[in-house]
Amino acid sequence: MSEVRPARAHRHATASDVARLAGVSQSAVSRAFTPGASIARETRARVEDAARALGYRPNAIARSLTTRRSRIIGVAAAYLQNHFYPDVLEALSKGLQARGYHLLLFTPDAARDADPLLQEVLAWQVDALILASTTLSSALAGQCRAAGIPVLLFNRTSRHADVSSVTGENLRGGRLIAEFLVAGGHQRLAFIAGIENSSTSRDREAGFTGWLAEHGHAPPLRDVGLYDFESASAAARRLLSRPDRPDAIFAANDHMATAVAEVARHEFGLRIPRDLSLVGFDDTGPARWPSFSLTSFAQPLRPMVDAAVAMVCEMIENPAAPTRHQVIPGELMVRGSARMPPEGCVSRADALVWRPVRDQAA
Amino acid sequence: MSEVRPARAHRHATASDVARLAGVSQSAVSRAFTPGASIARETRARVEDAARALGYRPNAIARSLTTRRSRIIGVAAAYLQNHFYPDVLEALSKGLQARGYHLLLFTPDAARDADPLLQEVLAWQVDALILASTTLSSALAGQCRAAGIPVLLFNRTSRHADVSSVTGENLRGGRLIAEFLVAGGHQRLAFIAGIENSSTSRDREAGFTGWLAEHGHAPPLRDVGLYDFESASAAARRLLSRPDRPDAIFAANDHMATAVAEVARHEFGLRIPRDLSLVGFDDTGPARWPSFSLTSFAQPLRPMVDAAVAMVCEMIENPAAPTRHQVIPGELMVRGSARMPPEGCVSRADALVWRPVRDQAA
DNA sequence: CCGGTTCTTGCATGCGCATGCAAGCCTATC
DNA sequence: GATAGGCTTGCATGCGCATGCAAGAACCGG
Repeated sequence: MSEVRPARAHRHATASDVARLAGVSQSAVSRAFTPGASIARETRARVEDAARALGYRPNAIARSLTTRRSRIIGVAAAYLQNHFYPDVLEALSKGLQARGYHLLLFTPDAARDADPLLQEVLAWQVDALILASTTLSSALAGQCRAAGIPVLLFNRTSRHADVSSVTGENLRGGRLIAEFLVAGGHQRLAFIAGIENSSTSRDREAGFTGWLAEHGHAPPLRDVGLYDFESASAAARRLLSRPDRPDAIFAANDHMATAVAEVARHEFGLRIPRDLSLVGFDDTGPARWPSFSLTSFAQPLRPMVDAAVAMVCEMIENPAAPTRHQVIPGELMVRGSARMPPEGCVSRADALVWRPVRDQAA
Repeated sequence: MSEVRPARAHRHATASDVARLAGVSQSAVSRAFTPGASIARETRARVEDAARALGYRPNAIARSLTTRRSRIIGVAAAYLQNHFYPDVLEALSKGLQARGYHLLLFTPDAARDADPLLQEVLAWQVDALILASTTLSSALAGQCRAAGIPVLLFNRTSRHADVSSVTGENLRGGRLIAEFLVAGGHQRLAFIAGIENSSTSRDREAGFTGWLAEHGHAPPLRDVGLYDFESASAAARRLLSRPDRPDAIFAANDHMATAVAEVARHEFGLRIPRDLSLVGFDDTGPARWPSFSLTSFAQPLRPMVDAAVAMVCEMIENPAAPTRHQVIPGELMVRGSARMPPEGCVSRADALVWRPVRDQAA
């Protein structure tokens, strides 16, 4: 009477199984599945037949162990409520999938420290790490460097360590928005920051306030929205309740800008842009819908992601390469949420963009 | 003269390195990092010191090779433009991270077949597969079953193979919306479908038209929005251009419903709900914002994700368990986008829900 | 027909870790 | 003080695959 074995231990066929069936060595099987390996056409065919018969598929884990390349890239993405990041994630995933990489996703808590999570990811011998919405502690950056793991910051930079990055034109965008709003005749500007220690928010603010200061304008009002819808709504409420209510708000991203629009319209009965001009940053998602029609400095998704994919692949090829900070140029997309300056609007493709008059020649 | 080695091959410390430094065997190191293993307190401390000194971290790939458990779960998610899915992804990720699993993300092209991608994921010996917005070909379902890999469909069911699933109350939701709209006195109903062969859209439509038919009402108009913003906009344009323009539209999800709202308001100058009632499905994202204030049948994210996490873990523990189809109850969240019936609204927590009058007693 | 190439192939080994097994040690018990 | 039992530990092995090496096969030109 034969013992009953649970069917669950249905072991996957291995290269040796295939080799036995095909009457070749295990090495031959390995070579049959390694592009560019030296193997006779006929042998490969025999192996492929046997593999098909057994439903064999090379075990990626075992392969990674010997090749020391996992073809896995760790990706951290938080703030998925902000439409920008799902779009980034999808584009990144597709771009890297096309190059044979897979993404190990992890979602750090905005509040908590991302380090422990990142540690786990490092245990996976990832070929690289992309941080799409988290800053890297300098400790971790050091570990990655020591371990030779390329790290790319997406839409962030780090002042702690010199880590490569891809960003939009945060500084220039901030400056341009200041100039745009002033040119539109606004008197009382306000800025709603994202998370204080994020380089993105800092740079956008620095550009904004920097331009204003350089041109003799009063510093803008300021509140903090933490990149979060509810917090940004609260910030908007505070700003709009002031006796010296601002006539223009620049929110550090579109996600917060839509929150401001909702509060301004539905809680304060303001009309946009008649009573309040609103400018965002990212040019993505609902902000483009007619209901919001948000004027926003674009971070062009495709070029940014393409650059990120290229950089990551390059860093994997050549880990010794120096760090690079790539800045992807964007433009101020003019829509209906902010009063338009008398001049400077240029139509471009199917959109309207704004440039300072002095640059029109270009 | 010693040969110069490129520093890049900075090999990670291995368990043997740690063992040597700590003066123990490699097994001891392994046990020190295996919870529950038999190891003396003092030995563990020595190992931990040595590990710290060398920056050692167990290699997850090697570990998976021997344990035959990768603690990786493959997740397919497409349609990330639909706010529901990023939210799902984030919640799933957090829930599974908390249980020690990591997500290998892949984003099938909506258009193309997901099979080749899924094949790659299988090569990773994933412990399970969650399909959040893709249907599984029956071929692949068979392969997974043969390989003993649990599969869970999230917000989908499959008619081909019996694969476990977690869904909302698509059928009941569709019925309830029909009843709600009829109770609200609407005369010409319309339905905008998602992707035709998605169970989600089919079930919602079946509930909707089923209730109407059972109660002697004319079948609704119908168009297809493919779960896509642009396509849904086009569908809305076609429906709203008809001489017998519908006075109520049920869009198969909120993402499409917002598209309808945009078109109705900004292209047709209609007011919602005075000229047109609009109902969606999901109760998520921008649909909740005041600008849309969408009446929508809720798919409660948290319970759905919790159920999915629990089911996946259970399936991993016990692969022989029978397939289950878990349906998470939801409610019709009443907001401002649809004319309200004279009775049936019940306030519940901080929201308004609708139930047929006959159920009020419950 | 032979030496030399170019291709293929199998052998052996190792990637880094987990684990069954048996040996060693320590404590408790009588 | 002897024995049984429980804890720890190291040894040896294997997970599934890739790859350097050398042997063998096929082929070429002279």
